Amino acid sequence: MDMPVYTFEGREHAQTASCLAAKLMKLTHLSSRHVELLARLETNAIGLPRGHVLLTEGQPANELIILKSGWVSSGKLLKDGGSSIAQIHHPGDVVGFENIAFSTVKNTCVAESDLIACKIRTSDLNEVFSESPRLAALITALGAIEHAIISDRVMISRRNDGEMRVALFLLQTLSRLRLMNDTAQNGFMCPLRQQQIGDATGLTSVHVSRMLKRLEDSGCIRRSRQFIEITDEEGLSQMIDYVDRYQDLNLSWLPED
Amino acid sequence: MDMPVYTFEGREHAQTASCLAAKLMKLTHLSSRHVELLARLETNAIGLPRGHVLLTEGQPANELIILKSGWVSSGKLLKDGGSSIAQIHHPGDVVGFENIAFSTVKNTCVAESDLIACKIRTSDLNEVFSESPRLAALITALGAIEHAIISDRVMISRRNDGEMRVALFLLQTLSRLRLMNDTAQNGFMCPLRQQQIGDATGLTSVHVSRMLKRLEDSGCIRRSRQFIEITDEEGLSQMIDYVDRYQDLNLSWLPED
DNA sequence: GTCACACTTTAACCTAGGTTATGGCGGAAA
DNA sequence: TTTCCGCCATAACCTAGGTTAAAGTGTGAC
Repeated sequence: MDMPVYTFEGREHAQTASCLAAKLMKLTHLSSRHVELLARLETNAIGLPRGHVLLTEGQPANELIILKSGWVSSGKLLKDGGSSIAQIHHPGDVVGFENIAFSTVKNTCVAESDLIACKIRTSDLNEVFSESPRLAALITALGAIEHAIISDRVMISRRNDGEMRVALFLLQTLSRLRLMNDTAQNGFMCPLRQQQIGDATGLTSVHVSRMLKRLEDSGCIRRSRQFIEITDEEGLSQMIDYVDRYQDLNLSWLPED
Repeated sequence: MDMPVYTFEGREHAQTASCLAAKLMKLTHLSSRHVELLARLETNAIGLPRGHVLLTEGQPANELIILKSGWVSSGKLLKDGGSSIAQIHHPGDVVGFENIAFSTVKNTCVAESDLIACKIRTSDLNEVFSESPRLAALITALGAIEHAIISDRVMISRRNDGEMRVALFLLQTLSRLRLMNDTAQNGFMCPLRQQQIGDATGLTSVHVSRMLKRLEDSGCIRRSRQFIEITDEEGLSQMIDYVDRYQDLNLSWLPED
């Protein structure tokens, strides 16, 4: 059977039956039984347009979304009309995973580009946990990676200035996209507006514009249309002491099954 | 066999054999087999003085620490000599849990008070995951709760001012302490200096001092020595739209075993 | 082509919070 | 009791980044 091929922003990539399995297999070895367990989760992929709201804060939390292509923001709408983004999701991510412990959705999740996704019910995870300690531990580890990434962001947003926050945003995005698309990339199509980058970094769109220009003038990045190329990754990384969390994994303790 | 009794800051509380089990049992039902599985993790409790470094960033990550009493900060030492705290741990927390996916420690963890803790090896978790899908899922859910809490903090640090950040810090701390100590409290002994509160909120100690005074002047809190009493929890909560994450849990999907 | 609209850039101005510094206070040690 | 030292309070000053607004730019519809 041929693998289906989806298109996103002009970039094509074949999908395995399970996009989540594909991601987890970048982290460690999985048996075909594992892959099959995960594949059961991903049926009924649907396409959704940019702007579509996948999860709304306060709604009953009984579903997760496995993102197959496109970008999703997860955050809050503020009373003043603005919004704040806690996290950006990329292909292979489980959108809404942070809700598994709760009865209502914690963050409103919005499609920031056209995308393809699969909805699953939280209770479907039950089966995965019951049947495979290895997958259970791996999913927990994935949560730990997310935790480390968000924790890096918390700390950079402190004593560091806007230029550094934007730099971290760019480097973290690059790391995450590389995980699933290992053709050596030094840039990416960014469907986000500067407003959204601001929501995700805690800056105004005006200041994001200033900072991107500064990074461009100093030769760290180059921009054309929506494509952002990181031209001095080394320099950017040193500026903020960046560590790619995906490059220092150790999952050797995971149980076999 | 009598339960051991530990003292912290003049407040005594009996511990079950496993402090982690005690915490998890606040969230959902556990069988005696579950409790026993967890209790195996917690042997050899040791006491450590304020200032002791439990985990150092960059070291090999092969151990976790179950905190039985006291407070621990988890964060980074900055080049300029300052530091930034990602998270404060309280009794029942698993310090260093975010490292389970990594080969080296991500955050330096420091005792912010005298404390009692148990060190365990990451690989000991292996057994828990293998033997109980329910505990595996529950530990994952615990990670999700932590994720939601840190994510709240990310977002409050954005468009919100210092007063609100300090308010969130106080309310989150109160919620966490209440979970393990359900005698109705409206305050707590805070072993942290204003410097540390600043490191944890992204403010300077000077500004923390200003904000605490402002909160006190407006009747939201009262202070005497290290004790902080939240006198207008309702008002504070409304100010920042605070939601106690521990009050909206739904773990009904957890597998039985 | 040209119109419209949504996004970005740039500039002028202002305020929250950082910086530095100095004085006060309270607990531990001698 | 006094001394010391770590912590807290308060004030004066300054800059990063927010706000507002107005002028570019690019793209898609007609």
